[in-house]
Parts: sequence; C-alpha cells; structure tokens
Amino acid sequence: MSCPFKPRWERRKDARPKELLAAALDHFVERGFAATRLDDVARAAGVSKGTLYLYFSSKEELFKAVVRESVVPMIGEAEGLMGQFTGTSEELLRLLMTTWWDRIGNTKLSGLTKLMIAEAGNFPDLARFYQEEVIDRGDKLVASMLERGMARGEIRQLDLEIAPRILIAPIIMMMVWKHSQGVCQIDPNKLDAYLEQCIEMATHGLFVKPTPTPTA
Amino acid sequence: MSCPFKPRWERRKDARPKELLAAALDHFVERGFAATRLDDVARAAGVSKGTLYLYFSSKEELFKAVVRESVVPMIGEAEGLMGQFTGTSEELLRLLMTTWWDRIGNTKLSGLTKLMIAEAGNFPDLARFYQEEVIDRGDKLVASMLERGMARGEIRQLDLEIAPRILIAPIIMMMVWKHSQGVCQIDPNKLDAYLEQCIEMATHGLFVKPTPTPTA
DNA sequence: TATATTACTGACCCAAGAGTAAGTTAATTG
DNA sequence: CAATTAACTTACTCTTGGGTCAGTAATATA
Repeated sequence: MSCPFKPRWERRKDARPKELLAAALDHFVERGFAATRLDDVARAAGVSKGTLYLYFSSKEELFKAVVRESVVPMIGEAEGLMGQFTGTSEELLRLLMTTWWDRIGNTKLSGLTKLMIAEAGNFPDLARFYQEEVIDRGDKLVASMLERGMARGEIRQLDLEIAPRILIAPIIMMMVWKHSQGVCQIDPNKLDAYLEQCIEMATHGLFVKPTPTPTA
Repeated sequence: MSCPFKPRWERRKDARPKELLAAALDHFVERGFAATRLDDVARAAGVSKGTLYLYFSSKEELFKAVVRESVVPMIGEAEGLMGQFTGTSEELLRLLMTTWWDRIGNTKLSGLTKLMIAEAGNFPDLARFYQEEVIDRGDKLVASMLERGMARGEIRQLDLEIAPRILIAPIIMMMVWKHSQGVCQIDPNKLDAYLEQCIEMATHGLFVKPTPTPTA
C-alpha cells in the first residue's frame, strides 16, 4: 500500500493553517457550525484532529479565523470602492449589489452568512464577533450609500435604520435559499434575473423619480 | 413539601398532547430544533420524557405535529381570504401582508419559519415535510395574487418564479432577525414602520403606475 | 376492598463529538 | 550518527441528549 521510502506524514508547520482554514470553510458552509465535525475538517486537510488543535485552540476560534480570512477583507474592499466613487446613486447601488453578489453571494462565502443566521442564537460568542466585524460595518456601508443619495437629491428621504435592511433582505434571502438544500429552491439559471429584479425593484422603490413615466 | 393527599401525578390522557405541543412550540421557537431537549419539553409540560414518547414517536414527529397544529391551518385561512376577495391588487397585497404579519410574523410562530431556514439542511425529512405543507402552498398563494393583478392590468408583467420570492424576502428576514438574539436587531418599535415600508416599496416596485404622485 | 388496567416514571443504554495528552516519528543539529 | 526538538498521531475521557423499558402508582371496575 504505502511506499516504503515515503514517510507516513510530513512536517509542514506553515502550510497547515491555510489548509485547515480552507477545509474548515468547506465544511462549515456545507453543514453549519454545530454539525461540522473537527475530525472531518482535519482529515480533509490531510491531518489528524490533534494537529488541528495545535493551530486553533477551539472550534469557535477556528470559525473566527475562517471569517477573518474570507469575508472581513471584502468589507474593507467595498468601503474603499465606495469612498472613491463619483457617479450617480443608481450606478452606485448597482455596483455595490453586483459586487456583493459576485464576491460573496455567488461563492461559497454565502454559506457563512447563512450559517450565522442559522446558529447565532446557539453561539452568542460567535454572534457578537460577527455582529461587530461584519454586520455593523456592512450596515454602515449601505446606510452611507443611501445618505449620499439623499444628500444629492437622488433618493427620497428614508429612515436609515429601516431602509438598509429592506434593501438587503432579498439578497440575503437569496444566499440563504441557495444553502437550504431542497427547500425553497430557486432555479440556478434564474439567479441573475433575480438579482436584476432586486436592483430594479429597489430602484423603483427608493428613487425620487422611480420611472420617467409620462403621467397620463 | 408535597401535600400528602394529592397524588404525585394524575392521568390526563387527552390533555397531554395539547400541553406537550404547547411546550414544544415554545422550546423549538426559543432554541431551535437540534438544541431543544425533549427532557425540557416534557418537564415544561409537567410530565416525564417517557410520557412524551407515549404520544409522539420521535422528535421529528413532535415537530411535525407542532407545525400541523399551528402554521398549516393559517395557510388555509389565507387561501380562503384570497378566494373571496374583490378589491384592488394594492388592497389585496396589503391585506395579505398585514394578515401574515399579524398571525405569524408578529407571534411566536415566526420562530418556526426561522427554525426551518436554519436547520432544514441538517434534517432533510423535516425539510421535505415543510416544503410540501407550507412553502409550496404559500408560494402558490403569492403567485396567484400576482397573476390576478397582472390579469387585471394592475401589476406589470413579472416572472412568477422570481417575483414572489423577492416580495416576501423582507418579511421573512424580519422574522429571522426577530429570532436572532442580539444579531442584526431591529428596534421593536420600528417593526410597524418596517412593514409599512415593505408594502410601500413593493407597491412602487410592482405596480404599473408606481406612484400616484403623493406630492405633499 | 380486591383486582385489573394503563398512564406515567426514571434509570438506563448508546452514539456522537469536543477536547486532551501520552506516545511516535520526522526533521534538525552538533 | 547519535541526541534533541517539535510536528503529528492515536487512543482516551467526558458530556450531552435521543430513545427504551421494566417497574410503579393512579384509576376503573367488580
């Protein structure tokens, strides 16, 4: 079976964390936090469970590391994107939504969003972490986009505690449905159409002149 | 401690199921499916775990019974409501959304919606059950409301696989957020305003004449 | 009051999985 | 080529909770 001159395992101190994080991401996305077995994660990374604990002190710390490696940087990226944007609010809205979808919604990262929604209640520590590092910043981002539009007279006056939530709800639900095997499925071919509809409805719903309709 | 003439327990064969279902609903809503301990449910119903198993053959069957007792009848009610409605689509949309919110969203039943979203992936059997008994019928309901509006020329032509989902997403997310302790909280005082905004945005987004221009 | 019935209890079994630590083996160093 | 270091494994402990079943006590019946 095993080649007599190849060692049973190698020491690869610096490659392990990355590989473990990648495996962990896959498993968390696939099965959720509680249902993910660290034994499986370790095996998927070509290593034993004991080794995992050499690099991450607990399941929760492993999860936090995954989030810090994957989603958190993207928030920063989006913040930068918005900071230097100069076009209209409609263009900005479209840019943010499509970028979000490309980078998160349409990738396995959407699974982390769904995971947090599903399990925040059972893991208050993770909930607090995620709220601070992801949600608060994301909310601020959307709110400031709306504020910008309101200041420019493009978007009608809105409650900034409510409007961002309504705006992002269809996108979040799309991510959730994508990861609810069998339940509430959307035809994968229609995801782009769905996103387009979201943007269009938001446009109609938010903007001062929803459509240049010649009033009858 | 215990009164010497009161028996340690009573035989109440017909009252038990109701009491167990009530306790189960509370616990499922509060902690989710997997994290709910049947020991606790039984104790909350004033009975031992063994007794619970006299009335329900497994945790999953208990859950199904809860759903059948609580949400399923409401779908029927809504179907009836729509069947005999004669007003405009805008009124119907408002009626369905507010009724949904009053009967489910704003009650503990919203917790079951959140539970299914959270745990469907880990319990395929429950997922199938819920899909058939609740989601399919609910989807059809919304779709036929839109169809009616399109036929009457009040609602613009929409993809009936996509539009219902976008329409209900903000309501579902509101239910989800309500049950995600600490994460993504909405000020409870603003829930009514949130619902109103949802209806308004849907109105702007769906209807042929987005605004009858309420220029204040 | 005696007997039969059955609703109900509670101690038990068992599987699963997070976390641990003693021991093993690859690499490194003198 | 020892001797040492440390990356890695394996087998273990411990807790949790679904499900079971032999026994117990409340009620119905005679």
